[in-house]
Parts: sequence; structure tokens; C-alpha cells
Amino acid sequence: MSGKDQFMRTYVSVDCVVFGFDSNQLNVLLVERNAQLPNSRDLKLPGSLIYQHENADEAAHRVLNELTGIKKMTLKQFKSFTSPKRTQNPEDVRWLEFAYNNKIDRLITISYLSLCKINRRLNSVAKYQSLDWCPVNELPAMPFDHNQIVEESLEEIRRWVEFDPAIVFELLPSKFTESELRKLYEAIYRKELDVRNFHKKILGIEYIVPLDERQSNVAHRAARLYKFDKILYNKRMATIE
Amino acid sequence: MSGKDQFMRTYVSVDCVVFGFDSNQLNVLLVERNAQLPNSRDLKLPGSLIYQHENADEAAHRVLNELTGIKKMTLKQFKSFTSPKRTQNPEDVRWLEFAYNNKIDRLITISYLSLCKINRRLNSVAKYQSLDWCPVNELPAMPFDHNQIVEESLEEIRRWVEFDPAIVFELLPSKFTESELRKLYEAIYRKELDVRNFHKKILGIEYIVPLDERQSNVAHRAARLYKFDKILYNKRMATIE
DNA sequence: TTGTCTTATTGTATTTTATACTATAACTAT
DNA sequence: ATAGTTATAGTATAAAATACAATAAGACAA
Repeated sequence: MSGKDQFMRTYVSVDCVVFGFDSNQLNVLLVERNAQLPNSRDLKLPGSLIYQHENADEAAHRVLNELTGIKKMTLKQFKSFTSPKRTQNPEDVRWLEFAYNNKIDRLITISYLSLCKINRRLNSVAKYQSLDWCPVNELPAMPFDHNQIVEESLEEIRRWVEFDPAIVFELLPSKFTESELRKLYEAIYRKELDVRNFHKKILGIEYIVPLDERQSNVAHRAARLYKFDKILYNKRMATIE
Repeated sequence: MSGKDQFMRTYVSVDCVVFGFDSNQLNVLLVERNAQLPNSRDLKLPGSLIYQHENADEAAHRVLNELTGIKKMTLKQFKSFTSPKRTQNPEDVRWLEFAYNNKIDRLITISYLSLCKINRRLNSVAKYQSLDWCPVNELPAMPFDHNQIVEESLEEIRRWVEFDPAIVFELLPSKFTESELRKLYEAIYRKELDVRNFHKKILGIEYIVPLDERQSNVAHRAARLYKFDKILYNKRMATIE
């Protein structure tokens, strides 16, 4: 109960797992380190140290805004990663100190989940060499505990969908087909869904509204397009809860 | 991207919301500050700065162990609170600096949920003047954002129960009646449950096993006692997931 | 012993929701 | 015209959730 150094004083960052859906599988947005260091081509989750005047949500919004240009993206804090071992790799620490021009001994991170339409044009961010989508099943080994963070985010997204079903539409174009929606659910739950039962369920959900429009440029029967109606959704949620 | 001070460097604490159930309502375990300062009789959540060598889970276990003597209490990290404004109150900061003998400018906290049988004898902890249970509906104004933390923990406990129904038994004595269990659910969900439907459901759950024992010393018909069977529970969970 | 009080215990009918199935229609491309 | 591909839709069954009330058991007091 005395020495100045037994308590953790540290830097705190946010890291964002941004999901996108390419009509087949979930993808995660990764950035390429731009450190002018050898062996620094690694991919990692986008993130940032938190600024003095910010809270963690604001920092995450800032990171996401840099990537997408969207001011207030849908996001959700989901877990803090605090192991002293997460800055065990000297190369990671070297990159950190280069990128932030600060000596960094210990770093904890607060991880965020976010969702983005995969066709959206992304900004180029000075801090990084490039950014790109990566299928969740083909993730490279990443620095820090970023692989573990993605792992846990995959469980979190299911809980999130159950709590707030509307978030899935952030992953789809504004007009989408029933099979796109079904494949998205299959990707999130990693489980095949019965086509007919799914159809029945969608029919019964009033905030998923069928349009008088169909797909174009497909080499088979064109499917009907649907849209998500946020107003109807909010009404429904208000009556249930 | 330059100055040494634009990034947050800070102390990190854990705060624990420990729930107890007094066969009627949920209670939270609060500690009384022991700061030898005027106006320092405030109640707050038990917590601690994180030590250098620890991760947050270990710090939370340490705090809970101090309170209850239990080495590995069931706990769950549920949210980080990071607003720069949380150390706005000079009195809170004075208490912090007194308690930890460190100058503390900014402090974020990682909050934990935990559960405890309310009749358990609690330790006396040097750092605090006293500890006691407080009904969730009668919480005093607490320092920092502890009121908000409890608020959000009440939503979190419902999600936790849905994910892992076994945790409710951490709040009950090892032998309990059906109505105790029902009242606990009613307290968690803040909703009355139909007695007969609840009964039917309990009958169908094999890991809630009826005993050949009844309540004693009650001024009415004594109810049957039940126990929770962890082995049967684990079997069931293994077959479902 | 009787009656009153309090809580324990239980079943049935209905509705809603989930599941397990396949046949045909529409469109494209050859 | 035909083959290939995906879209679309209904029925029967099972499981789960809901609504609803009468009787039993024991404690206690008169």
C-alpha cells in the first residue's frame, strides 16, 4: 500500500473490429502498419490511443470517422483487454512508440464492434499504408492480442443482433434481397437456415418491406428487393419493451 | 500527432458491483470510505487501482477476495467507464490520492459484476470503515459514476442470466424453495411471473432437483427444498451447444 | 377440535413459435 | 426449345409460452 509504482499507470487505446459482409461471408477491416521499420507490413485492427479530452466512445468514433468519413457510426464497446503481456512483443512496442512518438511501457485497450457496408469507399489514412477487408476465416496473425479480440467480437455480434436486430441492415445495401439477408444471418450464426421458414419469418416482420423492384443483371430469375424501415422498427420496439 | 500530452495516460481501476438477494430484492454490496477527511462517510462500490503485474480480472478477483475470502468468485467484466469528467469532483480525487498515496489526475475504471450469497459473513477490510448490503432501490448518491455503473449492471445481469442460467444459484442458499427462486427471477427481470407456469418450467429442468426436505420454522405450510446440480447442468449445456 | 390464515401445489385449454419437409415458377443463356 | 439456376410459397407437426383458479397442507389461535 505504499510505493509509487505498484499501481498500473498506462496508456489506453481503443481498437475497432469493423465488420463488413460481401454477400457471402463476414469480413473485418484491417489496416497496414506504416512504420518504416523492417518487418512492419503486418496487418492489424484500426485503433488509436485515447486523447486527453476524449472518452473511449469518442476515440472510437474518431478512428471510424477517419476510415469511413461517417461522423457517428453505429458502434458498441464490448470488452477491455488488459493483460500486462499484451505488450510483450518488442516489435509491437517499437511500432507503438514510433507511431505515437511516446515511450509506451504498458497499454490496455478497449475494443469496439462496428458495422459497415462493404462497398463503401474508404478513406486513406496517413497513419496507415493501406486498409482492406479481410474474410474472418482468413485472418493473418496480428500484433498484440488482435486475433483474440476478433475471436471474441464474433461471439459479441450475435448477442448484439439478438438485442437489436436492426443492426444487421448496417451490413447490407439499402435495397437487398431475401437471400442476401438470409446469408448474412447464416454468416453471423455460422449455421444454415431453412429457406422456407426464413421466408415465412421475413414476411411476418413489418419493418422489412418488400419493394416493387427486382435485381438486375443477374443470370437467373431476378429476386425481389426489400428495404429496412427504421420508423416501423422503432414503433415495434416501443410496443414490445 | 506530436506533443507528449495529447494522449491519455492514466490510472486504471476496477469497480465491482456485487449483487446479493435477500429473498425479496436485489442488494448491492457497498463500502464506506475510510479517508479521515471531512464529509468522507460516503458509500461507494468496492474497487481498486490495478497493480502493475495484474490484469483487470485479477484485480477484480483480489478486491472480491478481500471482501468475501473467496478465491475465485464468479465475475464478469461488463463495461469500461472512461469519461474525463468522472474525476471532476475534487473531493473524490482527494479521497483517491489519500487512499492510494499517489497523485491521480485521470482515472478510468473497468466495472465487474459479481454475485454473493447475502448471508455470507464478510471480511472487514482495512481500506474501508465498513461494508454493507444496500437494496438497489435505495442506493445513496455515490462518488464518481458509481450510480451509473450500478444502473447499467442491472441490465447486464439479465443478459448474463440468459447466457448462463446457472449464475442465479450463486445468489441463493444451497437449498432453496421454488418461491425463492421465482422471487429472484422477478427481482432480476422486474416483472411478476405466473406461479403455475413457473412451476411447470422448473419441473422440466433436470438440474434443479427436488429434495426430500422441507422448510422449517415457517408459520405456514412448509415448502419443498430444491438444490442446483452443477454436474447435470454442465451435461445439459454440453448437449445444447 | 375447529376454524382461520397463509403459502404450497398442481392441470388444461389456447396461442404462438419453431421445425421439417418439396414442387413449381421465372428468368438467363445456349 | 432446353438446360441451368435461383426465387417463391404452404402444410403438418412439435415445442414453447401464456392465461387462468381450485385445493391441500400446515401453523396458530380461539
